[in-house]
Amino acid sequence: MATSRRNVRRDALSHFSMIKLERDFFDRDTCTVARDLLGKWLVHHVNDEERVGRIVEVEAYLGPGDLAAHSARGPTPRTRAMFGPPGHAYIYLIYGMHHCMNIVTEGVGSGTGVLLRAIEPIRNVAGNTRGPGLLTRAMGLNLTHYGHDLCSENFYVAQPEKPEPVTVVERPRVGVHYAGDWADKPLRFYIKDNPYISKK
DNA sequence: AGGATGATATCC
DNA sequence: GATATCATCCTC
Repeated sequence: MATSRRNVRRDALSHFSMIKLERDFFDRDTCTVARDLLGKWLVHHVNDEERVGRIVEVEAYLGPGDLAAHSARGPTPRTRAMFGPPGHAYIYLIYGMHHCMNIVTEGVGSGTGVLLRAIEPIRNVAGNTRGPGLLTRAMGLNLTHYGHDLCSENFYVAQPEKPEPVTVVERPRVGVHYAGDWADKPLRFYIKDNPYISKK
């Protein structure tokens, strides 16, 4: 995938060097994107503060046909973003209290995406980040970010200049017992032995 | 083990 | 319009 020189940033705001991911990173097979997101940095600028979290746990949702996916029964007002172009945020409110963030993958109409379940604090991230609702709270994300393009200036995913090697663990997804055969498929991925995983 | 808390999907 | 459900988190 293309990583152009203009996307290498070393400015005053981020004293870490990183390479911003471009849209073609997300326009690939969803499980591949999910795995490749492990170890990447989620970056969100809140006022003059740059919040950075290292993605350590994700889940893949494979679109209509995946009975655990919100997109299982086609587009609705809520899931509209999942059927849009890759590299955008699908964020929803759950249990009336918590927000969960997905990154849309593959082409327009796929209904696929990757749920971010846990991050490791890197910079300006306070509080518990071990869980999808806690992650969004710590990163300052909510429904105002619904459909936000991650190929943007203030909200994006980047590869650190010197990424640590990761070993990927596969497990069934969390909280999708209702999804029949799809509940058992190993579509949850996390970094082995990372202390910020949401649960065993 | 159970409560919080509100949008959404799916029924009538 | 009513209601069951929810890709969760916290406290007991």
